[in-house]
Amino acid sequence: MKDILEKLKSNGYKLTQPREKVLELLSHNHKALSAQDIHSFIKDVDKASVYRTLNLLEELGIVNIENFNNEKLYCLSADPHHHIICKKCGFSEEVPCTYEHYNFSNFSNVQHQMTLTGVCNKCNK
Amino acid sequence: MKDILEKLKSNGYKLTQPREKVLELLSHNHKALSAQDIHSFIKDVDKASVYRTLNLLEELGIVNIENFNNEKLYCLSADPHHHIICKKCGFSEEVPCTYEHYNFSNFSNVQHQMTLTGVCNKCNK
DNA sequence: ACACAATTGCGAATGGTTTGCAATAGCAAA
DNA sequence: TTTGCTATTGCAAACCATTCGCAATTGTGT
Repeated sequence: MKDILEKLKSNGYKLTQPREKVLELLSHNHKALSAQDIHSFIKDVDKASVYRTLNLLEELGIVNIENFNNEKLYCLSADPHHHIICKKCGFSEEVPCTYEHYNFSNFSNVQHQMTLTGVCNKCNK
Repeated sequence: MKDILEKLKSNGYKLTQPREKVLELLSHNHKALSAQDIHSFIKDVDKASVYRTLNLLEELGIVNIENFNNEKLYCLSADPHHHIICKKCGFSEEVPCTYEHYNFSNFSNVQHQMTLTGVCNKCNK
């Protein structure tokens, strides 16, 4: 957390309340959240600011994005992992990243992003 | 192609011109296309119909979706594969799916979807 | 405490996707 | 082949997430 704030500062960005609140929320939350989720948790931060903050955090590599149903979900980028989300109830769980590097002869700077969905045991009954 | 049309029919759906045109385009095209790409290729099919068709094809498992920059890209689901897309010029290439099954103890019916991006050699100069 | 630039909040604009509905087209049965 | 029923289409309007422009505010270094 402190190191993240430092990272912002060292890149010339200010430590503002909206940024701290978004980071605070993400660090206390174990599942990936959409911009709207985040805004609904901290309503005193304007949604435009939430979006701007998330875009900035992504550029700096502080958050990772996962796509679920064409919705961007954000989470702090700690250990590389993915989330598996239950299609019925939305329950989610972290899954370690088992991605293995393929030999991308024609590409460099390869980044990947994965969406995993399923039906959780609870919903399966 | 014929088998796809059969699949539509056997599920009680009609073989309409919009559906045939969308399938025709997808089968002649080697990269994943967005709904808008598709509509721009076949302008005589209304965009609402393109979206409806794609949603139906997805439900039936006839097309796969890949997310790129929060844009849904569609391609026929043949051999499982992903696309890697150059962030600078949009060039794309197929990559075989090397996804390995993880033991999802709490989930069933797991599906995955991956987005790969990079910079192609051409753009790297 | 001051001053300047970065950042915010607000509201309006944007752009992709969906929806409601009347007109049309596909399909099965006669 | 013609008829009739229903699914499907095209169109326009609605929706909803995200972005933008700009004046007001906040953070930071001096």
